[in-house]
Amino acid sequence: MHLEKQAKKILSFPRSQPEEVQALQDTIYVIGGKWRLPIINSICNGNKRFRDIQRSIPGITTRMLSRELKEMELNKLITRTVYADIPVSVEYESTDYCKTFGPIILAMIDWGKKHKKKITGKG
Amino acid sequence: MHLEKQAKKILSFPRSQPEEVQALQDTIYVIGGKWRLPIINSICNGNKRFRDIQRSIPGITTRMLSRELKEMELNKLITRTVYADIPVSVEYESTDYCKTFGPIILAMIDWGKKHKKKITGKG
DNA sequence: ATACCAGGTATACTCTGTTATACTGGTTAC
DNA sequence: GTAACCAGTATAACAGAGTATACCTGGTAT
Repeated sequence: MHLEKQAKKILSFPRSQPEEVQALQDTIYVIGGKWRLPIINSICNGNKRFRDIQRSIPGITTRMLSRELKEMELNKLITRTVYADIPVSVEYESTDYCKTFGPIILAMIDWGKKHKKKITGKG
Repeated sequence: MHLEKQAKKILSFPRSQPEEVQALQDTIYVIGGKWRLPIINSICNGNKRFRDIQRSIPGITTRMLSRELKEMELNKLITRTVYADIPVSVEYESTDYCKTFGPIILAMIDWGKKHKKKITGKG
């Protein structure tokens, strides 16, 4: 299998079996939108509080964050815990499932860093 | 409480420096949308002709494909070559720049395959 | 008293990505 | 002559992601 892959490396990455296209489209669907991945990244990096998460993501509004968090909780990507402290505090935490996005996020951060000039210096 | 939180900073993937958030958001911006990545994947896998690319991506319309291809050509992600053959033929090819998306696409295909059940069997 | 923090909700609007459908112009096949 | 393939363009319309702005409850600080 791996040998086969190496051998067929005429192209820079693997052939597009319908199954792989489907997998790709599925993934795009679940991480769809502008905010999902930045939010996952933020929470996986230790931000637990609503305002902390918001502050860590430039440009996001409370409305969008609120909406995304709700849907992510429904989809078991995060947990939401309310602590009946003196002033009630709320904490969001990533589930193991959520952490499976790690490789994708890392690949994207890596790409973004490497291609900073091309983006900023566009005209 | 606060001390515990600080201590728990041994997390599953790296700390979210503002720089990394920015990189992530940049990447999301350039690959934004439903079709960009599937198209890149298709072309990088050897599809060159308009109809071949279209057939390889379930659900895409000629309009969307046409639009995306134009913008991708502008952004130097692909090249478009017209051959003055008997019936004129057009070939799209990926640039080296385009191929830098490989790791992201691969990570996403991988994720999609692994989480097929969760998506399809969702309720 | 008032101004600010946390954790949001409510309303309204915009924008554009996406869909649907039809059509063009040229070529080859039956 | 008509049907099908290539490589698209044209037009219209929609859905919902995203934005903007204001507001609410409750606590805390000065």
